[in-house]
Amino acid sequence: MTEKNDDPLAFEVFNEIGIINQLTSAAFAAVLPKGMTIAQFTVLNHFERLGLTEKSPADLASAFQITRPTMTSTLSRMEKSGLVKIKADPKDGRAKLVSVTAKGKKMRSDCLKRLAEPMAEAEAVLPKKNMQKMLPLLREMREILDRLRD
Amino acid sequence: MTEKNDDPLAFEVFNEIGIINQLTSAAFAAVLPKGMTIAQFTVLNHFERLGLTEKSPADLASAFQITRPTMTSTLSRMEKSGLVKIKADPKDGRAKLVSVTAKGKKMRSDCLKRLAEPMAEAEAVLPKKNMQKMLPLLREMREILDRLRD
DNA sequence: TGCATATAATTTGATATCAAACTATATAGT
DNA sequence: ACTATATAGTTTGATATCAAATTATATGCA
Repeated sequence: MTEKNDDPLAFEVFNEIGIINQLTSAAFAAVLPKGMTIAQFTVLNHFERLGLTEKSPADLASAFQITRPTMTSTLSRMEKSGLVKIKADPKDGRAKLVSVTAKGKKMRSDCLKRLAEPMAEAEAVLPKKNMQKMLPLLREMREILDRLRD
Repeated sequence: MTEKNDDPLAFEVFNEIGIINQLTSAAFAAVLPKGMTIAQFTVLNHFERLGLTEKSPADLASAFQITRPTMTSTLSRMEKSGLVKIKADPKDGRAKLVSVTAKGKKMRSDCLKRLAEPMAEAEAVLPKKNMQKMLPLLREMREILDRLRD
């Protein structure tokens, strides 16, 4: 190894996580339909996974730990391409309500199909034992960091 | 839990990794000096950690697993703000050589000082045992994914 | 009622990132 | 030597992301 090893343990962990995130994001983004992005897929998937019908942009931003301006911008593009519908919240004059259109639902399932291949490839090469050991550790870590934000 | 759990194991793992990456990146970015970014700090840190003097943009891009256009753009900003020097490679007419200036070295150590606080906070709340278990698993995973790219 | 504060969404301006296309130089094969 | 291919760097145009500032609506408190 060429690297010095005097870094805090957490730094090394964050560093590995950053690189893995970059590699996987790039691989997944590459198979999405032209114009689609991971951020947009994530929104569509969120609705389906949780069986949601309507949600405010602020709630979505908070669910993904991104800022509201970021969500505004992503939702604008999704609305423009017909993946979601956005209406005013009748109960709160400041708020809006987002819902997924039929086109959005179809897009989500298209994406899932395309993601299956790189996902299977990853599953094939990554030792299952490692994944099983890692998942609970990552979950706990994520929950702790999450609470740190409040 | 409100989520369905029929996702592939690897998908869950990548999802957790993505969220952790977002949370930690945001926290670290927040303490950097005005105008500095994690990407730029990473470049400065790379030179110091490995004791490098000169390196080509392509090598740097490959070290961080980012594309060459991305590195071009980051290095341009760093050159403009005086953190690095960029010269033509005398041995290869296509290539360039990047080196860190005195200002860049000072910036790197400033950043390290500022990063110490959130890092210590993270170390304090994250169970050390978990980190120790996770690090080798993450390293192995990263290496496997890395090889998949070639 | 009215003002102060909080929250929702947006706008602006910045960086990081990518893919695709382009220019220039190097290398290899005939 | 020539041509084909590969590699280094850049440019262009797009999305995601953030912080800071702005606008509009809610809520709380006096």
